[in-house]
Amino acid sequence: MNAVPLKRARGRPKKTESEKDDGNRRQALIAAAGYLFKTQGFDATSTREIARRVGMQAGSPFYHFNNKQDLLMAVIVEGLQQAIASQHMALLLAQEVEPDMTERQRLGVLIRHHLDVLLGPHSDFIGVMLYEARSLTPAHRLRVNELSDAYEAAWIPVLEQLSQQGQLAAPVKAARLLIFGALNWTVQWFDMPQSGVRAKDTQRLGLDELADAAIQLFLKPV
Amino acid sequence: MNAVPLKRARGRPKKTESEKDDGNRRQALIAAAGYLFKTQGFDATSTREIARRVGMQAGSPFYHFNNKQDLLMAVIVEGLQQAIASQHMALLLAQEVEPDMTERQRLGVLIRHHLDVLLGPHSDFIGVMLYEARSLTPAHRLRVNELSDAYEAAWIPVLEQLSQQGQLAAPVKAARLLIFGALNWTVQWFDMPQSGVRAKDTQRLGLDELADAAIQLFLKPV
DNA sequence: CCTACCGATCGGTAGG
DNA sequence: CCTACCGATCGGTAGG
Repeated sequence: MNAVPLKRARGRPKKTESEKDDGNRRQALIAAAGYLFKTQGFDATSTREIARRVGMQAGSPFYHFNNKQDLLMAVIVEGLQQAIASQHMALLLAQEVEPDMTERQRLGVLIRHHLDVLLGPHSDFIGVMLYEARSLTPAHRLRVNELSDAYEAAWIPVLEQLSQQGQLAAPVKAARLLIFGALNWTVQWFDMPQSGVRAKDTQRLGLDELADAAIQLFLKPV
Repeated sequence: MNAVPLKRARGRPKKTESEKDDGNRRQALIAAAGYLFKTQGFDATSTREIARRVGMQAGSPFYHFNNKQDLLMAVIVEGLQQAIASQHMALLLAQEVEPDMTERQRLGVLIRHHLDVLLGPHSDFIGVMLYEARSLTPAHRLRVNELSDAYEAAWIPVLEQLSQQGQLAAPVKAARLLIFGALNWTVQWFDMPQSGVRAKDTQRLGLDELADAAIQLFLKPV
C-alpha cells in the first residue's frame, strides 16, 4: 500500500536475475555466432565481431565460452538438437494428418523438413555445421557425429522400405549419402524469397516445389 | 670447336631462363595453395605457409600475385580450365569407343569424369572452388561463373534429352542442381583408397561403383 | 561482465 | 626473389 514494497521490487535481486541473464547472454552469443559463422565462415569471423553484435566488450565472450572453438561447438550442437526435435515433430504431425502414410510420403516429409531446417528463416545453425565442421577438434567432432547419426536414423528405415518396394534403385547407403548431398548443397544456390524486393526472376522455386522435384528425381514410379 | 661457345651456353641467358622460372614458381605456388586451401580452408591458410611449402620467403608470393585473393582466383581458374578440357576429352574418347552412345551412357561419362575431378588424386583445385568461392571478390566471382557455365553446358542437352525420353522425371533445372549437389557433396564423405593402409572397412566404394549408383538413383528405368 | 593488456600472427610493402 | 619491416588484428587472459 505504500512505496516501500514497490521500491523493493525494483531493486536488484542479484543471484536470480544474474543467472537468468547469464542464460540469455549465452544464447545471444550462440545466435550471433551462428549468423556470422554462416555468412562469413568460422575463420573469417572474429570473436570481437560476435561480441559487438550482442553489445559486449571484446573479451567478454570468453566469460561464457572457454574459446572460439567451444562457441562453434555450441552453435552446431544447438542446431542439431533443434533439428532432431523438429524432425520428430514433423513426422508425428504428418502421421496424425494422414494415418496411412506411404513410405514415399514419409520421405517427402523428411525432405521437406530438412529443406526447412537448411533454408528456412529461423536457423543459421545447420548450415554452419555443414561447412565449418572441419574447424572442430576431433573430440567435438565425435559428439557431432553422434547427433548427426541420431538425425539420420529416421531416414534409414524409410529408405530401406522404399528400396524393397523397388522405388529406390541404388544401394541404400550410397543413395542416402547422395540424397543428403543433393539437399545439403541447396544452401549454395537456393535463394530464399527475401523479405524485401521480389526481383524480375519470378520463376523462383519454393521449398514445396523443390521437395517435390527431389522426390521425383530420386524415386521410381510406384 | 673451342670452349668459348660451351661457356656461353653455360652462362646465364637472363631473360629466357628467368621467365621460365617465373612460370614454374608461379605454378608451384598455385599447386601449393590449392593443396593447403583445400585441406585447411582459405582463411586458415597463411601466405607464409604457402611460401614455405615451395621454399620461398614470407613476402615472395607477392612478387607473383598482388594479394592472397588473386592467388585463390588463380587456383580456381586453373582447376576449372583443366576440368573443362578433361571433360571434353572424356566425351570425345567415350564417343570413339562407343559410337552409338545413349544419353544415359553419356550422363554416365559426365558423372564419372566429374567424380574423378572431385575425388581423383590429381586435383585439389575444384574442391577449393566449391567451398571457398565465398572468399572471392564479386568481379572474380563473375569470371568463375562464366567458367562454371562452360563446364555445365555439356550437361544440359543430355539432361534435356533424358527428360524427353522419360528417364528424368524432375524439372530439368532443378534436377541439374540437385544432381550437382549430390556429386559435389561427395568430397565431404568419400575417402579415397589411400596409398597406404587399407583398413578393415573393406566394403569401400570405388569411383565406378559410385557413378553407377548415381545413375541408378537419378534416372528411371529405360 | 568490463578494463586493460599481451604475445603472436597476418597480409602486404619498400628497396634492393 | 630476399631482407627487413610495418600496422592491424586476433584469440585469449588477469584482475577486478
